Amino acid sequence: MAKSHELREKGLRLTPQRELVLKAVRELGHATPEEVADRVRESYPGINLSTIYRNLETLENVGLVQHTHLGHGGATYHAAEELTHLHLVCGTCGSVGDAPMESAATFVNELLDNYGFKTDVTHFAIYGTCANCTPK
Amino acid sequence: MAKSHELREKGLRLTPQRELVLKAVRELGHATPEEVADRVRESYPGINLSTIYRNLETLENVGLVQHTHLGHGGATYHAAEELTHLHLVCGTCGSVGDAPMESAATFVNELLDNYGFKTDVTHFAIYGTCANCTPK
DNA sequence: GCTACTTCTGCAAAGAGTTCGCAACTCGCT
DNA sequence: AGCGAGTTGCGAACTCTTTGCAGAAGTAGC
Repeated sequence: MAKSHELREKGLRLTPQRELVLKAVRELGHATPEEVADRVRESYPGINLSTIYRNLETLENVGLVQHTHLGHGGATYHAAEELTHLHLVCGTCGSVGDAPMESAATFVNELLDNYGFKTDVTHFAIYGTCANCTPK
Repeated sequence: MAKSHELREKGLRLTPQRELVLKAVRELGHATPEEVADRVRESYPGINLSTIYRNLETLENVGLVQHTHLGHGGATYHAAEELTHLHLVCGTCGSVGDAPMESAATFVNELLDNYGFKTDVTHFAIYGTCANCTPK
């Protein structure tokens, strides 16, 4: 078989729902469960929300996706391979921007040196006001 | 009157519930609505959760408290005057540590220079693993 | 100190988002 | 093809938060 199913390699079954959830997360970059559901429904209308939640959880367990807290209350999911950037959430317009991890390198090192705290900068959003919303 | 009620100065009525909510937030440092409720109930057992929520919202509107997203889903409230530090949330043990804002100064400046993004570091937690949970 | 006005509280119900139990289904091994 | 385990769908349950309303309490004026 040419396709070495990454899902199967993780010990998971290869169901259309599962594949679509993973695909949706990858395509969307970052998305709430609800957004993932909408995307999946485009090609698989009957999918149930519970299935989305369960698959996100499962995929997270095997390390293919990860969740972050971007906004108010809801978790946001990412494909694991995209976790190379920070999330800049604008409190005014709600947009989510990206910045490379290196921006935070010195910050992370400082926290590690001074507090022994190993920061995972990608897990939470950086909150503030984006360029567009900042009055010049 | 010696007591220049800060609440009244903001145009709010001075109710025992309101005062206790504010006091609880100040004493707790950072607390979820539920924790605030528990604290308030120590001296005012009958207080209703809605009242907590409404007061937190009201106090936030007048700038006496502020909320942050520390963990999974729930908002966490702070007294405004305590917003001088970052929150280091440990993903392993769940503890919340503090670090002075200055730690993030260069980071903040970099984001501002490169992306025009004005960071409010206090609003979201910094996620990672604390010294205690890091295997030596 | 009393009255009237307005805000605030308590209660209960409504909502949003997420999780759980269970029966039916289907994926993958043999 | 047949079997067993992992998955899905569905509905109900749950948690957290918000809302409407009536009664209670705080504040200002008299």
